[in-house]
Amino acid sequence: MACLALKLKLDGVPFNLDVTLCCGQVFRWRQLGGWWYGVVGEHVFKVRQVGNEVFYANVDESMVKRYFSLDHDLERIRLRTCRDAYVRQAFERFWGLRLIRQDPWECLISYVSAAWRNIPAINRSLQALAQAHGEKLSYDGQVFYAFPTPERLACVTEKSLRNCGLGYRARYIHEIAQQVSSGAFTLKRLRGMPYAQAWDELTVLRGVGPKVADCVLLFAFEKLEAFPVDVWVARVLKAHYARYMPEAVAKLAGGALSPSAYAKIGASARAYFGEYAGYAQQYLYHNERTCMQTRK
DNA sequence: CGTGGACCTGACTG
DNA sequence: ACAGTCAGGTCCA
Repeated sequence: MACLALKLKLDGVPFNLDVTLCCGQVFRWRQLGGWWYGVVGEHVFKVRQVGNEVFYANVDESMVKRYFSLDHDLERIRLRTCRDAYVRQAFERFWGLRLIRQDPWECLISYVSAAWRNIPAINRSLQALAQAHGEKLSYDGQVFYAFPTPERLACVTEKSLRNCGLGYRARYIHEIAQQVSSGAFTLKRLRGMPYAQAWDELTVLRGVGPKVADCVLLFAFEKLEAFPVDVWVARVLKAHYARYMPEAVAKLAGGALSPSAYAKIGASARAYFGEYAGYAQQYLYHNERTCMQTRK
């Protein structure tokens, strides 16, 4: 049953739970009665932050620290990454945003399902997918669903995936589930690979292009140099970074990015923002999205 | 290598 | 209301 909440004192470690969970890197957390509830693997837990203290329940402290990457030296990351006023302003505005260490399988399927859709639609279909095929879990009088395993998604019909609102991505997800559950593709293997090699491996999967691969490497495999370029980030680069990486940004002029143009932008972003380029990406992404929302 | 369609579907817009 | 547009891109010819 619901156990008592425990307390973690941040003790000067910068962290902003709300921003970390709202910034769009992770999809299935929800807010209920002042707590954030999430399912990680087969495990439901809740967490909330009050000032310099993080309260958590149904999970141990090491898991909280690991999941929210409290071991990342955010101060160092800021110093190495903030090379101009624009990104510096984003870091100030959302200071404490941390990249979450997500489950690779859930992360992979989430971002395959995210291609060419808006966020509310993504949330909806991931919820539907979990509800239809994930293990039912109860906690605090609420019902949650674990993310469906590769084995399960490999067995169900493609049509039942389509019924979750996944559209044409259902086919990719089904196919990937089969490859992973059969052992033809091993996610774990990517852990020890350098970024570029892991990127090559991931993009072999159908439905996984340059951008999805970067998301998975950044959000689940801790390749902090991964720099996913989606429409929002492309907009930021075009508007604010043309003078820092002119050749790469010129490639953004047209519509869709070719693979080589994408690679060029990624390389330029890494050259400019450095080894933690992925952190810059996430702060800039969130900054751009919230700017657009408040402007309306 | 680079380019241009097509693509499921739901949310948002006017 | 309701048709048009747009979405955390990718695949394929």
